[in-house]
Amino acid sequence: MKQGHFSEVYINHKSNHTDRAFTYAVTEELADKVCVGSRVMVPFGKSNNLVEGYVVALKNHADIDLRYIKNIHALIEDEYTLSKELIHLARWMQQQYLCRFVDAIQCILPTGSILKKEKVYRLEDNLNLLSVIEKTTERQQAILQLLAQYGSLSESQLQSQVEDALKELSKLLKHKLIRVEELFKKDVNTIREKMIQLSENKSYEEIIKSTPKTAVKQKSILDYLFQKGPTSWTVLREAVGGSLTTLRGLQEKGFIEIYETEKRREPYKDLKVLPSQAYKLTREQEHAMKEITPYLKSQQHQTFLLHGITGSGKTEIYLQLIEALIGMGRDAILLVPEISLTTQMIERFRARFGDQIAVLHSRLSLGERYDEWRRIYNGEVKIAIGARSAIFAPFRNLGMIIIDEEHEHSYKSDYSPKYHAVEVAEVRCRENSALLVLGSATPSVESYNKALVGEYKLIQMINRYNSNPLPTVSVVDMREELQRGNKSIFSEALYQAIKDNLKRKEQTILFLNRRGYSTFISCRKCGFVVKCPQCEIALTYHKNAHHLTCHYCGQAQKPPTSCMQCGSKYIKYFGIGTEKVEKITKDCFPEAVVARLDLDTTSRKGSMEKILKDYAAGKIDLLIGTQMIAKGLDFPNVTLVGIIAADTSLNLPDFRASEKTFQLITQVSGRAGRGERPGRVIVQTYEPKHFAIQHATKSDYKGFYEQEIQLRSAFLYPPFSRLINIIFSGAEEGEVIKASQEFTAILSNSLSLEGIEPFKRIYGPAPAHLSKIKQNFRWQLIIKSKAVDHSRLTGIINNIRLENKIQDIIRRVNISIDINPYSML
DNA sequence: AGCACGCCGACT
DNA sequence: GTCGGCGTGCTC
Ligand SMILES: [Zn+2]
Ligand SMILES: [Zn+2]
Repeated sequence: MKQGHFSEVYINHKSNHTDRAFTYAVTEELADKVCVGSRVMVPFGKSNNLVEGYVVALKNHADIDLRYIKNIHALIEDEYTLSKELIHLARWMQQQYLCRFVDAIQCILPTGSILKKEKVYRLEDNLNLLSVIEKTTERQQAILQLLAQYGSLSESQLQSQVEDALKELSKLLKHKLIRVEELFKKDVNTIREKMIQLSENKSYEEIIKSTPKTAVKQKSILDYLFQKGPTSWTVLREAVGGSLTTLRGLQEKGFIEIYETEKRREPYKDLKVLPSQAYKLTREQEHAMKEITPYLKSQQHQTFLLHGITGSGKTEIYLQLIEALIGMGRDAILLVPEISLTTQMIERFRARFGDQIAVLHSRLSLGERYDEWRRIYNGEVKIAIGARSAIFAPFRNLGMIIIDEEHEHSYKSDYSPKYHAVEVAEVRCRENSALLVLGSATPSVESYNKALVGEYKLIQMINRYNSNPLPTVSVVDMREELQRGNKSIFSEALYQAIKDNLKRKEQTILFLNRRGYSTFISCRKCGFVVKCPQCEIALTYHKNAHHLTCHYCGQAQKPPTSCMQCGSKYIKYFGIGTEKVEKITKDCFPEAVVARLDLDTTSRKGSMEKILKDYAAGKIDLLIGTQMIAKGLDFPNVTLVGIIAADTSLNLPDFRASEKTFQLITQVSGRAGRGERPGRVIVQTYEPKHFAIQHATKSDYKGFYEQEIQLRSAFLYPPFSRLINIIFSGAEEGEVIKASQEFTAILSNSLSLEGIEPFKRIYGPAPAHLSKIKQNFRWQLIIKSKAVDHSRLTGIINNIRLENKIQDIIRRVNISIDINPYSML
């Protein structure tokens, strides 16, 4: 094989067939510019159309015949080169999560920065519209008319105006009536801003002297610029007025200079904070710092599990660790589990670190995300704060990743690639010799296990930093309440506690993890349950909207007045959601001001902030909410938390059900007694003896862990096995079933060939827990394997997925593979 | 993904 | 005969 410069390039095509590296030659003039991570334009396919590609390796020989090798056409220079580290990360994701390389790249690059092809059409030169009118159809004439009118139009613009535009366009092209041009565009762009400053060649006095006394506007502009220095046109116009003509006049006289700069969009610009200093640490906090800082200095990779109860002061540790880190010239990423929690984190970090912080999460606009990404890339900031996607922040000198509330399921991506931020963090930290700090009051069983076996370093903090006592927790057995004839949603104890709390003018939080009014409605006579026509799930009744709503597809319909099956008029509403809790609470405690915080009351922008603000100001006595109120809320006057039903998630057929329940109770309990006065928590349940509930009420994580790990061990669930969850979905149930069965058959066969023990370790295929969503039937296959077999197993699954044999069967069936799923549902 | 090639049925 | 439908296969 001949020597020379060659590169391995992945093409930006979302197809399994092109998910591999292609060899391209690097020409002399590009040789010293192209590197691993370069974004390039390459010719691809028979047409040699240009496509964006990513260089993943460079080498000086080619493995295939030179005849087949094309040159890299160009380097995308105005864009950003990915670091070698991020390229490696993408390849790791491709292997680990069985996704395409470009899917991983799409996680890593800011959305909208990948070049898209756009076809722009215009009339062929010297075309006489009248002369062709006889040879063309009505639709074709419409296209020609539009092109004549606008000069040029993009394919998408034409498609929206003319039916079957694609077909007609290709005919017009063939007859040489129009021509086409291909452009490459990003969805997102930089904002340019006009800046004005006084000329540097002339003194201010000189300028003023030669300005006529009557030119008041000119004088005030010059005066403003003299005082404030370079100013953007937007600000200047706002401040002193004037027109562009005035400005041009001044420019021509050589008094001012006009130039353009790039303007960065600034999310959270209005969040103003007062600077703060490092707090004095408690002994526990100091101990934690002492454990971690040596590793900071020696620059070796290590993961820490910071297990500290709510209010033990984990955030202050994050702050001081990062302070030490950026003192050494390295950068940090801090993840929070929910976008809504970024605001308070940013406040605390800005107070300490000023503008060295960038924010990354999916609720920023495309432009904001792009600009924040580039501030990180260009080294303008040292810290990135955000939700899951911030894990890909393109720092070049990453020294630490902190993941707060490490156990939260939101760190697992819902869509492909279904990556877990903690897993990605592990890989990034290892490659960067960086520290990974996982913080949690209720660690995931897997993480705690890793800490116990020494893979992570465990750091415990068991006291609150302000040494306020933990809230007292009591459990109420709702079966006993029922026996005593209390059918209300409030147990005697909770009712009394709310009453007392209202009297004392202290605030209360009521928690129920279910929104809506009634969970389902059903016929008394025949038992018929009203289900969503598109999904295999009962509809929830929302009283306010007077609708039955599907929480999976959003479909809403009027509640029926008679049974749809037998016509009976006796329809009963079952189950309680937050809306109903609100109604009952208002009825029971008419003197109280009650508010509700769930998806339904916070759909409008700013409504959540308003409710929380009113609650903080004491305008609300009683706040009812779902998951949303479980995290991050810090209101000192809340002294009572009532958990309406602690067992909603306890009996789901899932290995993580107990863990979730324990975490939720602990988290919600943590909202009580954060101020001076002691807090109280009342947990209502039908299973008061369940160990998750028992240990949660005693704030005994260790006790919970020890019992749970026994179960995980006995039933071979993580951390004692690795799970893979494969969902087959499609509109035709028969095809879905066939695909899942075929897949399973091939898999079992391969497993025995490979000598991987499938004994009792393949579950299904069977209908998924949600067997139909949005008209799509869902079947599921769960594979449990030994950790040592895991990578071989994913390899086998990947082969089956790509095999031609299965392609024929699954043409219309979607296969979604979840490696290390958070749950089995 | 995006394109060319090739094989069929309906049309000048 | 030929135009144009889509199923099939390949891309350094
Ligand atoms: Zn009925
Ligand atoms: Zn539905």
